Amino acid sequence: MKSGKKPTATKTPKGEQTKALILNTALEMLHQRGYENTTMRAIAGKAGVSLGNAYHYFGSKDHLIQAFYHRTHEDHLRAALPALQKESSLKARLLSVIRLKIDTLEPYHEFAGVLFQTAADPHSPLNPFAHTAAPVRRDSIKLFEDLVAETKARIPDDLRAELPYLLWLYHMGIILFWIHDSSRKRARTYRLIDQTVDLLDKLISLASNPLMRPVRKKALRLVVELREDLTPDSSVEEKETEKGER
Amino acid sequence: MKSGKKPTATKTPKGEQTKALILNTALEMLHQRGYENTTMRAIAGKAGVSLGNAYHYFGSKDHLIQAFYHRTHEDHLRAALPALQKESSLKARLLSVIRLKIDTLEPYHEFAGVLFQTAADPHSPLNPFAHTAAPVRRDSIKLFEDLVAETKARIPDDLRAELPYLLWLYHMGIILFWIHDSSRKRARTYRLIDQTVDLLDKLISLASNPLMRPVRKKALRLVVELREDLTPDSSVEEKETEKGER
DNA sequence: CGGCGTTTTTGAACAAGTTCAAAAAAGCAC
DNA sequence: GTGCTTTTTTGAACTTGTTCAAAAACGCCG
Repeated sequence: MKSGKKPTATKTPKGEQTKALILNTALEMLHQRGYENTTMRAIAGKAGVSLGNAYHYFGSKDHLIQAFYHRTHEDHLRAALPALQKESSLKARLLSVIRLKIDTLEPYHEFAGVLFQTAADPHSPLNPFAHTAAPVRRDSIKLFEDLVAETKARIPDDLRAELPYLLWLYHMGIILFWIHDSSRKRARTYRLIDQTVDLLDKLISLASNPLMRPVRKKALRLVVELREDLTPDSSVEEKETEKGER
Repeated sequence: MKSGKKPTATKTPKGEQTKALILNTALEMLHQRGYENTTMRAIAGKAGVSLGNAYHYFGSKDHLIQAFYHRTHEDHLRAALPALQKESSLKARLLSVIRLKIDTLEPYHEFAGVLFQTAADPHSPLNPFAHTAAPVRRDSIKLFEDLVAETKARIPDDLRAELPYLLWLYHMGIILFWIHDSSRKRARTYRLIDQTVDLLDKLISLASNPLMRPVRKKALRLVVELREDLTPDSSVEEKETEKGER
Protein backbone atom coordinates (compact mmCIF):
# COMPACT_ATOMS: atom_id res chain seq x y z
CA MET A 1 0.00 0.00 0.00
CA LYS A 2 1.87 3.01 -1.22
CA SER A 3 1.51 6.44 0.23
CA GLY A 4 -1.21 7.86 -1.95
CA LYS A 5 -0.90 11.41 -3.11
CA LYS A 6 -2.65 14.71 -2.89
CA PRO A 7 -6.42 14.48 -3.06
CA THR A 8 -7.05 17.25 -5.52
CA ALA A 9 -9.49 19.84 -4.30
CA THR A 10 -12.67 20.10 -6.30
CA LYS A 11 -13.00 23.30 -8.30
CA THR A 12 -16.25 22.92 -10.13
CA PRO A 13 -19.85 22.04 -9.30
CA LYS A 14 -19.47 19.11 -11.64
CA GLY A 15 -16.44 17.92 -9.76
CA GLU A 16 -18.18 18.42 -6.44
CA GLN A 17 -20.98 16.22 -7.60
CA THR A 18 -18.70 13.46 -8.83
CA LYS A 19 -16.75 13.53 -5.62
CA ALA A 20 -19.87 13.20 -3.54
CA LEU A 21 -21.09 10.38 -5.73
CA ILE A 22 -17.89 8.45 -5.27
CA LEU A 23 -17.85 9.03 -1.55
CA ASN A 24 -21.41 7.92 -1.02
CA THR A 25 -20.92 4.85 -3.12
CA ALA A 26 -17.78 4.04 -1.20
CA LEU A 27 -19.34 4.44 2.22
CA GLU A 28 -22.27 2.32 1.21
CA MET A 29 -20.08 -0.46 -0.09
CA LEU A 30 -17.81 -0.30 2.93
CA HIS A 31 -20.81 -0.73 5.13
CA GLN A 32 -22.21 -3.63 3.16
CA ARG A 33 -19.15 -5.53 2.11
CA GLY A 34 -16.47 -4.52 4.57
CA TYR A 35 -13.08 -3.11 3.81
CA GLU A 36 -11.26 -5.86 1.97
CA ASN A 37 -14.12 -6.61 -0.36
CA THR A 38 -14.58 -3.00 -1.31
CA THR A 39 -11.99 -2.44 -3.99
CA MET A 40 -11.31 0.87 -5.59
CA ARG A 41 -12.27 -0.69 -8.88
CA ALA A 42 -15.59 -1.83 -7.48
CA ILE A 43 -16.33 1.60 -6.09
CA ALA A 44 -15.47 3.29 -9.35
CA GLY A 45 -17.48 0.71 -11.26
CA LYS A 46 -20.58 1.03 -9.15
CA ALA A 47 -20.34 4.80 -9.16
CA GLY A 48 -20.02 4.71 -12.93
CA VAL A 49 -16.70 6.51 -13.12
CA SER A 50 -13.26 5.40 -14.07
CA LEU A 51 -10.71 4.13 -11.61
CA GLY A 52 -8.42 7.05 -12.26
CA ASN A 53 -11.23 9.44 -11.59
CA ALA A 54 -11.77 8.02 -8.13
CA TYR A 55 -8.10 8.57 -7.45
CA HIS A 56 -8.37 12.09 -8.70
CA TYR A 57 -10.65 13.00 -5.81
CA PHE A 58 -9.39 10.63 -3.17
CA GLY A 59 -5.67 10.25 -3.16
CA SER A 60 -5.90 6.77 -1.72
CA LYS A 61 -8.21 4.24 -0.27
CA ASP A 62 -7.30 5.58 3.13
CA HIS A 63 -8.72 8.94 2.27
CA LEU A 64 -12.06 7.29 1.89
CA ILE A 65 -11.69 6.00 5.39
CA GLN A 66 -10.99 9.49 6.56
CA ALA A 67 -14.31 10.52 5.12
CA PHE A 68 -15.89 7.69 7.03
CA TYR A 69 -14.33 9.11 10.15
CA HIS A 70 -15.94 12.43 9.58
CA ARG A 71 -19.30 10.92 9.05
CA THR A 72 -19.38 8.80 12.18
CA HIS A 73 -18.09 11.70 14.17
CA GLU A 74 -20.95 13.81 12.95
CA ASP A 75 -23.41 11.06 13.71
CA HIS A 76 -22.02 10.80 17.18
CA LEU A 77 -22.28 14.53 17.73
CA ARG A 78 -25.87 14.52 16.57
CA ALA A 79 -26.67 11.87 19.14
CA ALA A 80 -24.49 13.09 21.97
CA LEU A 81 -25.34 16.77 22.12
CA PRO A 82 -29.04 16.25 22.92
CA ALA A 83 -28.05 13.63 25.46
CA LEU A 84 -25.86 16.14 27.23
CA GLN A 85 -28.86 18.39 27.70
CA LYS A 86 -30.61 15.79 29.75
CA GLU A 87 -27.83 14.98 32.14
CA SER A 88 -26.09 17.24 34.58
CA SER A 89 -23.67 15.15 36.57
CA LEU A 90 -20.26 14.58 35.07
CA LYS A 91 -20.61 10.88 35.51
CA ALA A 92 -23.93 10.60 33.74
CA ARG A 93 -22.78 12.85 30.93
CA LEU A 94 -19.63 10.90 30.36
CA LEU A 95 -21.49 7.63 30.43
CA SER A 96 -23.92 8.87 27.83
CA VAL A 97 -21.34 10.24 25.49
CA ILE A 98 -19.13 7.18 25.52
CA ARG A 99 -21.99 4.74 25.17
CA LEU A 100 -23.38 6.70 22.27
CA LYS A 101 -20.00 6.65 20.63
CA ILE A 102 -19.93 2.89 20.65
CA ASP A 103 -23.53 2.78 19.52
CA THR A 104 -22.59 4.93 16.56
CA LEU A 105 -19.58 2.85 15.66
CA GLU A 106 -21.24 -0.50 16.13
CA PRO A 107 -22.51 -1.01 12.57
CA TYR A 108 -18.94 -0.77 11.38
CA HIS A 109 -17.35 -3.06 13.88
CA GLU A 110 -16.39 -5.56 11.24
CA PHE A 111 -13.93 -3.30 9.57
CA ALA A 112 -13.12 -1.12 12.52
CA GLY A 113 -9.85 -2.97 12.80
CA VAL A 114 -8.73 -1.66 9.48
CA LEU A 115 -9.88 1.72 10.53
CA PHE A 116 -7.72 1.72 13.57
CA GLN A 117 -4.98 0.10 11.60
CA THR A 118 -4.58 2.92 9.16
CA ALA A 119 -5.00 5.29 12.03
CA ALA A 120 -2.16 3.78 13.99
CA ASP A 121 0.59 4.55 11.54
CA PRO A 122 2.28 7.83 12.43
CA HIS A 123 3.00 8.40 8.76
CA SER A 124 -0.64 8.14 7.85
CA PRO A 125 -2.52 11.38 7.58
CA LEU A 126 -5.43 9.59 9.18
CA ASN A 127 -3.75 8.98 12.44
CA PRO A 128 -5.77 10.88 15.03
CA PHE A 129 -2.62 11.96 16.81
CA ALA A 130 -1.02 13.44 13.74
CA HIS A 131 -0.99 17.07 12.72
CA THR A 132 -2.96 16.37 9.60
CA ALA A 133 -5.86 15.19 11.68
CA ALA A 134 -5.60 18.11 14.06
CA PRO A 135 -8.87 19.72 12.98
CA VAL A 136 -10.82 16.52 13.37
CA ARG A 137 -9.17 15.82 16.67
CA ARG A 138 -9.84 19.27 17.97
CA ASP A 139 -13.42 18.95 16.98
CA SER A 140 -13.58 15.62 18.69
CA ILE A 141 -12.07 16.97 21.87
CA LYS A 142 -14.48 19.86 21.81
CA LEU A 143 -17.28 17.51 22.64
CA PHE A 144 -15.53 16.60 25.83
CA GLU A 145 -15.00 20.25 26.58
CA ASP A 146 -18.72 20.76 26.41
CA LEU A 147 -19.14 17.73 28.54
CA VAL A 148 -16.88 19.10 31.25
CA ALA A 149 -17.80 22.75 30.94
CA GLU A 150 -21.37 22.63 32.02
CA THR A 151 -20.97 20.38 34.97
CA LYS A 152 -21.12 21.87 38.38
CA ALA A 153 -18.96 19.32 40.13
CA ARG A 154 -16.19 21.00 42.09
CA ILE A 155 -13.07 20.21 40.15
CA PRO A 156 -9.81 22.07 40.59
CA ASP A 157 -9.09 24.42 37.72
CA ASP A 158 -5.88 22.75 36.72
CA LEU A 159 -7.57 19.42 36.36
CA ARG A 160 -10.62 20.89 34.74
CA ALA A 161 -8.45 22.39 32.05
CA GLU A 162 -6.92 19.10 31.07
CA LEU A 163 -9.90 16.90 31.67
CA PRO A 164 -11.38 17.17 28.18
CA TYR A 165 -8.18 15.96 26.63
CA LEU A 166 -7.80 13.20 29.17
CA LEU A 167 -11.33 12.04 28.61
CA TRP A 168 -10.77 12.06 24.87
CA LEU A 169 -7.75 9.86 25.43
CA TYR A 170 -9.84 7.61 27.61
CA HIS A 171 -12.46 7.38 24.93
CA MET A 172 -9.80 6.36 22.42
CA GLY A 173 -8.83 3.59 24.76
CA ILE A 174 -12.40 2.39 24.94
CA ILE A 175 -12.56 2.30 21.18
CA LEU A 176 -9.40 0.26 21.06
CA PHE A 177 -10.95 -2.22 23.44
CA TRP A 178 -14.16 -2.27 21.45
CA ILE A 179 -12.30 -3.06 18.27
CA HIS A 180 -10.92 -6.17 19.87
CA ASP A 181 -14.14 -7.09 21.59
CA SER A 182 -15.86 -10.06 20.01
CA SER A 183 -18.39 -10.67 22.75
CA ARG A 184 -22.05 -10.85 21.88
CA LYS A 185 -23.60 -7.44 21.38
CA ARG A 186 -20.32 -6.02 22.55
CA ALA A 187 -21.40 -6.72 26.11
CA ARG A 188 -17.89 -6.56 27.46
CA THR A 189 -17.23 -3.15 26.03
CA TYR A 190 -20.37 -1.74 27.59
CA ARG A 191 -19.45 -3.32 30.87
CA LEU A 192 -16.01 -1.80 30.64
CA ILE A 193 -17.57 1.57 30.00
CA ASP A 194 -19.97 1.37 32.91
CA GLN A 195 -17.27 0.32 35.30
CA THR A 196 -14.52 2.63 34.17
CA VAL A 197 -16.78 5.62 34.10
CA ASP A 198 -17.64 4.86 37.67
CA LEU A 199 -13.99 4.52 38.55
CA LEU A 200 -13.08 7.64 36.68
CA ASP A 201 -15.69 9.54 38.59
CA LYS A 202 -14.25 8.33 41.84
CA LEU A 203 -10.75 9.05 40.66
CA ILE A 204 -11.65 12.61 39.75
CA SER A 205 -13.13 13.15 43.18
CA LEU A 206 -10.05 11.73 44.71
CA ALA A 207 -7.77 13.88 42.61
CA SER A 208 -9.77 16.90 43.61
CA ASN A 209 -8.96 16.31 47.23
CA PRO A 210 -6.57 18.98 48.55
CA LEU A 211 -4.34 16.26 49.91
CA MET A 212 -3.73 15.07 46.40
CA ARG A 213 -2.67 18.43 45.14
CA PRO A 214 1.06 17.73 44.80
CA VAL A 215 0.61 14.49 42.92
CA ARG A 216 -2.10 15.97 40.77
CA LYS A 217 0.04 18.95 39.93
CA LYS A 218 2.88 16.76 38.95
CA ALA A 219 0.77 14.49 36.81
CA LEU A 220 -0.92 17.37 35.07
CA ARG A 221 2.35 19.10 34.40
CA LEU A 222 3.45 15.99 32.57
CA VAL A 223 0.26 15.80 30.60
CA VAL A 224 0.55 19.40 29.50
CA GLU A 225 4.18 19.05 28.61
CA LEU A 226 3.71 16.01 26.45
CA ARG A 227 0.45 17.09 24.96
CA GLU A 228 1.80 20.38 23.69
CA ASP A 229 4.18 18.71 21.33
CA LEU A 230 1.53 16.48 19.96
CA THR A 231 0.99 18.90 17.14
CA PRO A 232 4.45 19.93 16.03
CA ASP A 233 4.55 21.82 12.78
CA SER A 234 8.13 20.74 12.37
CA SER A 235 7.16 17.71 10.39
CA VAL A 236 9.44 16.31 7.75
CA GLU A 237 6.63 15.28 5.46
CA GLU A 238 5.39 17.14 2.43
CA LYS A 239 8.79 17.37 0.82
CA GLU A 240 7.45 18.94 -2.33
CA THR A 241 6.36 22.49 -2.56
CA GLU A 242 2.99 22.28 -4.14
CA LYS A 243 2.07 25.01 -6.49
CA GLY A 244 -1.31 24.14 -7.90
CA GLU A 245 -3.01 23.81 -4.56
CA ARG A 246 -3.59 27.37 -3.54
CA MET B 1 -3.29 -7.01 1.58
CA LYS B 2 -4.96 -10.39 1.62
CA SER B 3 -4.88 -12.75 4.52
CA GLY B 4 -1.81 -14.82 3.77
CA LYS B 5 -1.95 -18.50 4.47
CA LYS B 6 -0.33 -21.15 6.56
CA PRO B 7 3.42 -20.77 6.93
CA THR B 8 4.45 -24.32 6.21
CA ALA B 9 6.58 -25.90 8.88
CA THR B 10 10.04 -26.85 7.83
CA LYS B 11 10.69 -30.59 7.64
CA THR B 12 14.23 -30.88 6.49
CA PRO B 13 17.62 -29.42 7.45
CA LYS B 14 17.75 -27.98 3.97
CA GLY B 15 14.44 -26.26 4.50
CA GLU B 16 15.50 -25.05 7.89
CA GLN B 17 18.51 -23.44 6.37
CA THR B 18 16.58 -21.74 3.61
CA LYS B 19 14.04 -20.43 6.06
CA ALA B 20 16.72 -18.97 8.26
CA LEU B 21 18.41 -17.42 5.27
CA ILE B 22 15.21 -15.74 4.17
CA LEU B 23 14.45 -14.52 7.65
CA ASN B 24 17.87 -13.03 8.22
CA THR B 25 17.85 -11.34 4.86
CA ALA B 26 14.43 -9.94 5.57
CA LEU B 27 15.31 -8.58 8.99
CA GLU B 28 18.42 -7.01 7.64
CA MET B 29 16.58 -5.32 4.81
CA LEU B 30 13.79 -4.20 7.07
CA HIS B 31 16.35 -2.59 9.30
CA GLN B 32 18.16 -0.87 6.47
CA ARG B 33 15.43 0.10 4.11
CA GLY B 34 12.28 0.20 6.22
CA TYR B 35 9.06 -1.61 5.63
CA GLU B 36 7.68 -0.21 2.42
CA ASN B 37 10.96 -0.45 0.57
CA THR B 38 11.50 -4.03 1.57
CA THR B 39 9.44 -5.93 -0.94
CA MET B 40 9.00 -9.65 -0.88
CA ARG B 41 10.64 -9.75 -4.27
CA ALA B 42 13.64 -7.85 -3.00
CA ILE B 43 14.01 -10.18 -0.04
CA ALA B 44 13.76 -13.25 -2.21
CA GLY B 45 16.13 -11.74 -4.72
CA LYS B 46 18.78 -10.82 -2.20
CA ALA B 47 18.45 -14.17 -0.48
CA GLY B 48 18.85 -15.85 -3.84
CA VAL B 49 15.59 -17.76 -3.75
CA SER B 50 12.41 -17.46 -5.71
CA LEU B 51 9.47 -15.38 -4.64
CA GLY B 52 7.29 -18.42 -4.23
CA ASN B 53 9.86 -20.01 -2.01
CA ALA B 54 9.77 -17.13 0.41
CA TYR B 55 6.03 -17.53 0.61
CA HIS B 56 6.45 -21.20 1.24
CA TYR B 57 8.10 -20.50 4.56
CA PHE B 58 6.44 -17.26 5.49
CA GLY B 59 2.78 -17.16 4.67
CA SER B 60 2.81 -13.41 4.31
CA LYS B 61 4.87 -10.34 4.79
CA ASP B 62 3.30 -9.99 8.19
CA HIS B 63 4.78 -13.27 9.28
CA LEU B 64 8.17 -11.74 8.76
CA ILE B 65 7.17 -8.98 11.09
CA GLN B 66 6.15 -11.54 13.62
CA ALA B 67 9.65 -12.94 13.46
CA PHE B 68 10.94 -9.46 14.04
CA TYR B 69 8.78 -9.30 17.11
CA HIS B 70 10.33 -12.41 18.49
CA ARG B 71 13.80 -11.17 17.91
CA THR B 72 13.40 -7.82 19.62
CA HIS B 73 11.63 -9.49 22.48
CA GLU B 74 14.58 -11.79 22.94
CA ASP B 75 16.97 -8.90 22.72
CA HIS B 76 15.00 -7.09 25.35
CA LEU B 77 15.00 -10.09 27.63
CA ARG B 78 18.72 -10.44 27.27
CA ALA B 79 19.16 -6.87 28.36
CA ALA B 80 16.46 -6.72 31.00
CA LEU B 81 17.11 -9.85 33.03
CA PRO B 82 20.59 -8.83 34.13
CA ALA B 83 19.30 -5.38 34.91
CA LEU B 84 16.70 -6.86 37.22
CA GLN B 85 19.47 -8.47 39.24
CA LYS B 86 20.94 -5.14 40.07
CA GLU B 87 17.81 -3.41 41.25
CA SER B 88 15.57 -4.34 44.11
CA SER B 89 12.92 -1.67 44.41
CA LEU B 90 9.87 -2.03 42.23
CA LYS B 91 10.31 1.46 40.91
CA ALA B 92 13.90 0.99 39.86
CA ARG B 93 13.16 -2.36 38.29
CA LEU B 94 10.27 -1.05 36.31
CA LEU B 95 12.23 1.94 35.15
CA SER B 96 15.04 -0.29 33.95
CA VAL B 97 12.85 -2.70 32.11
CA ILE B 98 10.83 -0.09 30.29
CA ARG B 99 13.80 2.01 29.34
CA LEU B 100 15.60 -1.02 28.03
CA LYS B 101 12.58 -1.91 25.97
CA ILE B 102 12.67 1.39 24.20
CA ASP B 103 16.43 1.12 23.82
CA THR B 104 15.92 -2.21 22.13
CA LEU B 105 13.24 -0.95 19.81
CA GLU B 106 14.93 2.30 18.92
CA PRO B 107 16.83 1.10 15.84
CA TYR B 108 13.52 0.16 14.29
CA HIS B 109 11.61 3.29 15.08
CA GLU B 110 11.25 4.20 11.45
CA PHE B 111 9.02 1.30 10.64
CA ALA B 112 7.59 0.77 14.07
CA GLY B 113 4.43 2.39 12.86
CA VAL B 114 3.82 -0.39 10.42
CA LEU B 115 4.61 -2.82 13.14
CA PHE B 116 1.95 -1.47 15.36
CA GLN B 117 -0.31 -1.10 12.39
CA THR B 118 -0.39 -4.77 11.56
CA ALA B 119 -0.62 -5.45 15.25
CA ALA B 120 -3.70 -3.33 15.65
CA ASP B 121 -5.96 -5.33 13.41
CA PRO B 122 -7.90 -7.89 15.44
CA HIS B 123 -7.96 -10.17 12.41
CA SER B 124 -4.21 -10.17 12.16
CA PRO B 125 -2.43 -13.05 13.85
CA LEU B 126 0.19 -10.54 14.90
CA ASN B 127 -2.03 -8.54 17.10
CA PRO B 128 -0.59 -8.87 20.59
CA PHE B 129 -4.06 -9.15 22.07
CA ALA B 130 -5.13 -12.00 19.83
CA HIS B 131 -5.13 -15.67 20.70
CA THR B 132 -2.61 -16.44 18.01
CA ALA B 133 -0.08 -14.28 19.76
CA ALA B 134 -0.90 -15.73 23.14
CA PRO B 135 2.43 -17.52 23.55
CA VAL B 136 4.43 -14.43 22.75
CA ARG B 137 2.25 -12.34 24.96
CA ARG B 138 2.49 -14.74 27.83
CA ASP B 139 6.22 -14.75 27.48
CA SER B 140 6.21 -11.01 27.39
CA ILE B 141 4.09 -10.76 30.50
CA LYS B 142 6.32 -13.23 32.24
CA LEU B 143 9.04 -10.64 32.36
CA PHE B 144 6.79 -8.40 34.37
CA GLU B 145 5.97 -11.29 36.66
CA ASP B 146 9.64 -11.64 37.41
CA LEU B 147 9.81 -7.94 37.89
CA VAL B 148 7.03 -7.97 40.46
CA ALA B 149 7.82 -11.30 42.09
CA GLU B 150 11.14 -10.50 43.63
CA THR B 151 10.32 -7.16 45.02
CA LYS B 152 9.76 -6.86 48.70
CA ALA B 153 7.47 -3.88 48.59
CA ARG B 154 4.34 -4.54 50.58
CA ILE B 155 1.64 -4.90 47.97
CA PRO B 156 -1.73 -6.47 48.65
CA ASP B 157 -2.03 -9.93 47.16
CA ASP B 158 -4.94 -9.09 44.92
CA LEU B 159 -3.06 -6.24 43.34
CA ARG B 160 0.17 -8.17 43.20
CA ALA B 161 -1.55 -10.88 41.21
CA GLU B 162 -2.73 -8.50 38.52
CA LEU B 163 0.20 -6.16 38.55
CA PRO B 164 2.26 -7.99 35.91
CA TYR B 165 -0.56 -7.81 33.43
CA LEU B 166 -1.26 -4.19 34.24
CA LEU B 167 2.38 -3.28 33.85
CA TRP B 168 2.49 -5.08 30.54
CA LEU B 169 -0.47 -3.01 29.43
CA TYR B 170 1.29 0.10 30.64
CA HIS B 171 4.35 -0.86 28.66
CA MET B 172 2.24 -1.27 25.54
CA GLY B 173 0.99 2.24 26.08
CA ILE B 174 4.53 3.54 26.32
CA ILE B 175 5.37 1.84 23.06
CA LEU B 176 2.37 3.43 21.42
CA PHE B 177 3.58 6.81 22.56
CA TRP B 178 7.09 6.05 21.40
CA ILE B 179 5.87 5.15 17.96
CA HIS B 180 4.37 8.59 17.61
CA ASP B 181 7.27 10.35 19.23
CA SER B 182 9.38 12.28 16.78
CA SER B 183 11.40 14.24 19.30
CA ARG B 184 15.17 14.16 19.13
CA LYS B 185 16.62 11.02 20.59
CA ARG B 186 13.13 10.15 21.69
CA ALA B 187 13.58 12.52 24.62
CA ARG B 188 9.88 12.83 25.21
CA THR B 189 9.33 9.13 25.49
CA TYR B 190 12.07 8.79 28.05
CA ARG B 191 10.66 11.68 29.97
CA LEU B 192 7.24 10.08 29.88
CA ILE B 193 8.73 6.88 31.21
CA ASP B 194 10.56 8.56 34.04
CA GLN B 195 7.55 10.51 35.12
CA THR B 196 4.95 7.80 34.76
CA VAL B 197 7.05 5.23 36.53
CA ASP B 198 7.28 7.62 39.39
CA LEU B 199 3.55 8.19 39.34
CA LEU B 200 2.84 4.50 39.04
CA ASP B 201 5.00 3.84 42.06
CA LYS B 202 3.04 6.41 44.02
CA LEU B 203 -0.22 5.04 42.72
CA ILE B 204 0.67 1.53 43.78
CA SER B 205 1.49 2.74 47.25
CA LEU B 206 -1.77 4.59 47.35
CA ALA B 207 -3.73 1.60 46.13
CA SER B 208 -2.08 -0.49 48.80
CA ASN B 209 -3.50 1.70 51.49
CA PRO B 210 -6.21 -0.11 53.45
CA LEU B 211 -8.52 2.82 52.94
CA MET B 212 -8.43 2.16 49.25
CA ARG B 213 -9.40 -1.43 49.56
CA PRO B 214 -12.98 -1.14 48.26
CA VAL B 215 -12.04 0.83 45.19
CA ARG B 216 -9.07 -1.35 44.54
CA LYS B 217 -11.15 -4.48 44.83
CA LYS B 218 -13.66 -3.15 42.42
CA ALA B 219 -11.11 -2.09 39.88
CA LEU B 220 -9.25 -5.36 40.07
CA ARG B 221 -12.43 -7.35 39.71
CA LEU B 222 -13.04 -5.54 36.46
CA VAL B 223 -9.52 -6.16 35.24
CA VAL B 224 -9.80 -9.85 35.97
CA GLU B 225 -13.17 -10.15 34.36
CA LEU B 226 -12.18 -8.48 31.15
CA ARG B 227 -8.77 -9.99 30.98
CA GLU B 228 -10.03 -13.56 31.17
CA ASP B 229 -11.89 -13.29 27.93
CA LEU B 230 -8.92 -11.86 26.19
CA THR B 231 -7.95 -15.31 25.01
CA PRO B 232 -11.17 -16.97 23.90
CA ASP B 233 -10.71 -20.22 22.02
CA SER B 234 -14.07 -19.66 20.48
CA SER B 235 -12.57 -17.95 17.52
CA VAL B 236 -14.23 -18.12 14.15
CA GLU B 237 -10.97 -18.14 12.25
CA GLU B 238 -9.17 -21.13 10.84
CA LYS B 239 -12.14 -22.41 8.91
CA GLU B 240 -10.21 -25.23 7.32
CA THR B 241 -9.13 -28.32 9.13
CA GLU B 242 -5.53 -28.63 8.32
CA LYS B 243 -4.19 -32.09 7.84
CA GLY B 244 -0.56 -31.77 6.83
CA GLU B 245 0.48 -29.70 9.81
CA ARG B 246 0.91 -32.31 12.51
C1' DC C 1 20.44 -48.42 -8.55
C1' DG C 2 15.26 -47.52 -9.40
C1' DG C 3 10.95 -46.14 -7.94
C1' DC C 4 8.08 -43.22 -5.20
C1' DG C 5 6.20 -40.20 -1.86
C1' DT C 6 7.51 -35.92 0.30
C1' DT C 7 9.57 -31.48 0.55
C1' DT C 8 11.51 -27.66 -1.69
C1' DT C 9 11.65 -24.54 -5.38
C1' DT C 10 10.19 -22.27 -9.28
C1' DG C 11 7.78 -19.23 -12.45
C1' DA C 12 3.82 -17.64 -14.13
C1' DA C 13 -0.52 -15.58 -13.17
C1' DC C 14 -3.79 -12.82 -10.51
C1' DA C 15 -5.76 -9.00 -7.76
C1' DA C 16 -5.76 -4.62 -6.14
C1' DG C 17 -3.67 -0.13 -4.95
C1' DT C 18 -1.47 3.49 -7.30
C1' DT C 19 0.52 6.51 -11.04
C1' DC C 20 0.49 9.06 -15.26
C1' DA C 21 0.13 10.99 -19.75
C1' DA C 22 -3.21 12.26 -22.65
C1' DA C 23 -8.07 12.81 -24.26
C1' DA C 24 -12.55 14.99 -23.35
C1' DA C 25 -15.32 18.38 -21.24
C1' DA C 26 -16.07 22.65 -19.09
C1' DG C 27 -15.18 27.40 -18.20
C1' DC C 28 -13.93 31.69 -19.77
C1' DA C 29 -12.30 35.77 -22.30
C1' DC C 30 -12.97 38.26 -26.44
C1' DG D 1 -18.75 31.12 -31.54
C1' DT D 2 -13.54 30.65 -31.35
C1' DG D 3 -9.50 29.79 -29.10
C1' DC D 4 -7.21 29.20 -24.73
C1' DT D 5 -6.73 27.48 -19.97
C1' DT D 6 -8.23 24.69 -16.41
C1' DT D 7 -10.61 20.78 -14.64
C1' DT D 8 -12.39 16.32 -15.17
C1' DT D 9 -12.08 11.84 -16.94
C1' DT D 10 -10.13 8.00 -18.96
C1' DG D 11 -7.41 3.86 -19.76
C1' DA D 12 -3.33 1.70 -19.70
C1' DA D 13 0.65 0.53 -17.19
C1' DC D 14 3.25 -0.37 -13.02
C1' DT D 15 4.11 -2.32 -8.42
C1' DT D 16 3.67 -5.48 -5.03
C1' DG D 17 1.42 -8.96 -2.12
C1' DT D 18 -0.35 -13.39 -2.85
C1' DT D 19 -1.71 -17.99 -4.97
C1' DC D 20 -0.97 -22.20 -7.42
C1' DA D 21 0.20 -25.95 -10.33
C1' DA D 22 4.01 -28.11 -11.74
C1' DA D 23 9.06 -29.06 -11.91
C1' DA D 24 13.19 -30.27 -9.34
C1' DA D 25 15.50 -32.11 -5.43
C1' DC D 26 15.54 -35.03 -1.70
C1' DG D 27 15.05 -39.14 1.31
C1' DC D 28 14.23 -43.63 1.71
C1' DC D 29 12.80 -48.42 0.84
C1' DG D 30 13.72 -52.65 -1.53
